Amino acid sequence: MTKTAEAKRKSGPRNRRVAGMDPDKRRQILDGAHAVFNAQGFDAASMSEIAAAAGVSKGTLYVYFADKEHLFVALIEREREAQKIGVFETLNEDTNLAHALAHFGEALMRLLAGDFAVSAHRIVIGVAERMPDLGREFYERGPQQGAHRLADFLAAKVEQGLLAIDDTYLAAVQFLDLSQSTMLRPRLFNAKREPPSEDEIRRVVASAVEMFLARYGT
Amino acid sequence: MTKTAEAKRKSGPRNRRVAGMDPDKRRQILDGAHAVFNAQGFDAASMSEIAAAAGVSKGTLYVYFADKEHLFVALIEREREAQKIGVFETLNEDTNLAHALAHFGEALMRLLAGDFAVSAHRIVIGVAERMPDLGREFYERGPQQGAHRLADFLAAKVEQGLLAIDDTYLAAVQFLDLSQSTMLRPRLFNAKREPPSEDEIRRVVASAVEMFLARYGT
Amino acid sequence: MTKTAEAKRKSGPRNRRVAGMDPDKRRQILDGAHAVFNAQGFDAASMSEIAAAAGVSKGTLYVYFADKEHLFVALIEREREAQKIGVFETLNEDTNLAHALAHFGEALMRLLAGDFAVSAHRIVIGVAERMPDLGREFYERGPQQGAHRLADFLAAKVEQGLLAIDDTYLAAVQFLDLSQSTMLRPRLFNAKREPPSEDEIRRVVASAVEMFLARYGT
Amino acid sequence: MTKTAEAKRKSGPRNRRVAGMDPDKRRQILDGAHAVFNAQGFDAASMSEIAAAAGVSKGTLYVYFADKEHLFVALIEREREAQKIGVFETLNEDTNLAHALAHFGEALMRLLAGDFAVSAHRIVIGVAERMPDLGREFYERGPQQGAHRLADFLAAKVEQGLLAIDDTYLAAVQFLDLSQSTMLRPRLFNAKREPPSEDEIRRVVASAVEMFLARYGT
DNA sequence: GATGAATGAGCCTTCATTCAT
DNA sequence: CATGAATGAAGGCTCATTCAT
Repeated sequence: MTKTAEAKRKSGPRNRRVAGMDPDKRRQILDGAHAVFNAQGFDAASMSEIAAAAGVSKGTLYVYFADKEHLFVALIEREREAQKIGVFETLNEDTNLAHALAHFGEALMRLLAGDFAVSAHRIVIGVAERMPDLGREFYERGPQQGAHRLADFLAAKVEQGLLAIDDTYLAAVQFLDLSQSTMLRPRLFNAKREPPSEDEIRRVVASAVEMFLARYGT
Repeated sequence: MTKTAEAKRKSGPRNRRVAGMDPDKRRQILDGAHAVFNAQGFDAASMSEIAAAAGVSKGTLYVYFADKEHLFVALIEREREAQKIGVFETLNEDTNLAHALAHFGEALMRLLAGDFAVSAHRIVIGVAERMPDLGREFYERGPQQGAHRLADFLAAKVEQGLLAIDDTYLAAVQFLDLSQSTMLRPRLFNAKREPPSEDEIRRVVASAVEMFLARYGT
Repeated sequence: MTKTAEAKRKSGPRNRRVAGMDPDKRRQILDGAHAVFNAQGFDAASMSEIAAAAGVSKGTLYVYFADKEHLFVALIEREREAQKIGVFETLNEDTNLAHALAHFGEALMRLLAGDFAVSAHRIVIGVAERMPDLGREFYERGPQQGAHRLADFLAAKVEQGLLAIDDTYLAAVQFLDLSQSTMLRPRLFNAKREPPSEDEIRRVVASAVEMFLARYGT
Repeated sequence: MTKTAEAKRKSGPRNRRVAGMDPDKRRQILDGAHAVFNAQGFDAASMSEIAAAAGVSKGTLYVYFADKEHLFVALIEREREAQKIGVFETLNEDTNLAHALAHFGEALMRLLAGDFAVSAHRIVIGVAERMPDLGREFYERGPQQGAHRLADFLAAKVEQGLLAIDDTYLAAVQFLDLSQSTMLRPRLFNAKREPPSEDEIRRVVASAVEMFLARYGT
């Protein structure tokens, strides 16, 4: 167990080598893995359960994925891809800056406070100590990249004279943090079992926009 | 099935070993548990490792704690107690509101971004799915209570006419979230291995205070 | 491994837990369990020993049986089935009542005083306190049912005018108890290591028949 | 641990050697052991439970008894002594042979079908395989000796011309077996939780006497 | 002598992984 | 290729026994 996740992953494209890899079956396995990992966490999830949930044999799991960790990493990667779709588009759907930020913040919160994303975050955070590469990659390609994209948007608005921001990356993260205030943390700790209501999302994001513009608006 | 376990349980007081508990040994065990749990997470940590790290026998673990989960919960409780000490006092150390908020935010960040707190958060979040009570209690007695205490402080300032806030709890959480922007999340995902520098903390908290007062100051 | 695909398919969907159970391996495990349980008793028998005695891995035990208790119960059930075969048939093999009783009593004693049955009795009695259901079921399906079958036989003879019995169940048990006098008890306590000789069985059962007919004969 | 129970017992009067052995405390320990062993059986009983039940520390147990097995053997010996008291006296209390046998059989059954004796039998039978000496000694000093004493009584009656018996030992065991028919076996297997009623005892023993005299009476 | 905290061997059970079919 | 029976290495936990106080 001295090999890190990274080293293993780099050792070869193991799950691309075999000719007969059926993409449908791969998806099927990941679906089962998604259900079991989210419900149980990484350690408590058993390969047997995943095989059963996926409707394949345990042996087949190992045809498509080298081991439990590789299966998990592949799943996390798929989830990340699935989530980033379409949220940032809302930024440019509205010419009014306040409205654009509000719509974006609301869409993002709907996503991040949902069961799906919360489970994924919990799991990745939970294993981040033992699988630092997974944690880092998840963070960089997820939250960090999102912040950068928002920062780019803000920079454009600065350029247009609509905002006065010194550090656009910090400002982006500030907006993101404000947009989830009181909503995400209790979800992460499982202190709130239900996603926030639409009303709550609107209220919190509205307050975030107001605060953001009070500070950075021109 | 009337199994042995039942008969055994019937026989004796399981969590009433209060008699000869040596506080030093208890602390010693918790120290070992702290090291192993933080390094491995809840599931990956083994009682054998913990026993070795604590310098006691495996059996002794079970003299002091009923099982792995109780040991873990006791550890988390100790960490929480250890952390809440002295942070909120900084709020009243300065008559100048901006300075007070800044000092408080900085002290809090020094704590929350430290290895200690980050590990604790990671691990609790990681098991929150399977141990919802632990997650909820940790959240309520930790982050939520902290927010309430800050909200009370803000309410007092509102009363003094120094701030204009409608929802003081939301405002408190907003300030807390702003104070950690860009610093806590990468730590949680293990994307940043070192705690933020004093300079970074000062810079981010200063920006948080500025934003907060831009919105709620009178 | 001698098992063929055909052999596997023959086994049928007979088991509630796992589909593909190899009857040969199941028998193999039960044989190992028989040896170890009989030699050590329920508690002192370890699953490791049983696995070794059966020539399978410890894990395999749990593929075939949910836990130690289930394995033990399955073993006891098999022993019971194995024993009840063919003893009662001797009752109707002889038209002469005295001969029929004698042959039956001798056949039964050969069985009950054998190592096999004695071990089974010892172990069931030993766990009867903690596993009352097992003890009761063993008694009801074994000794009690045997007594009922003999009672039915006696009732038929009463009807034929060959016997005069008020309580046929009591009479049946009396005959069974007389047939084992001096032979079974020392075996149960392990005071006699060898099964009784054929001569001894004949002598004791003859005395039992004589006594029985002296009381109930017409 | 290669020494057998016998070897250990013979190795020396270990629990008589120490000057300060308090007989009261010894009795106290045996009382606790009685309660726990009878309720749980030999293996499931723990020394901690016994210590708690006896109101002494675990260490004290080992001052009075070398180990768990010695404690158990000492307990069984005490129980045996306690039980044999006064039952055989009933044999000579009545000049009428039928009455004498009936009173004796009833007194014996009251004893043997009681919770106390049934538990003791169960335990000894249960460990007889692993502790053959204990089983043998218990049998020889208990049931077998009882049979011999009854056989002596019967021999006297034969001499008086009141009975015609060839093998008095066999006859004695036959009477003992008849006296417990239908009553003892279900108790041993824990299929009957309550001791038999006085009526049942009288009825079964009466039938035993009748049968016995029908065969051996003159 | 009495205590009970500490020990460590050993138990039952689980599960990721392999391999013959 | 898919299968799933089989494996074996831990893991959590218990308990008879010891020993410093």
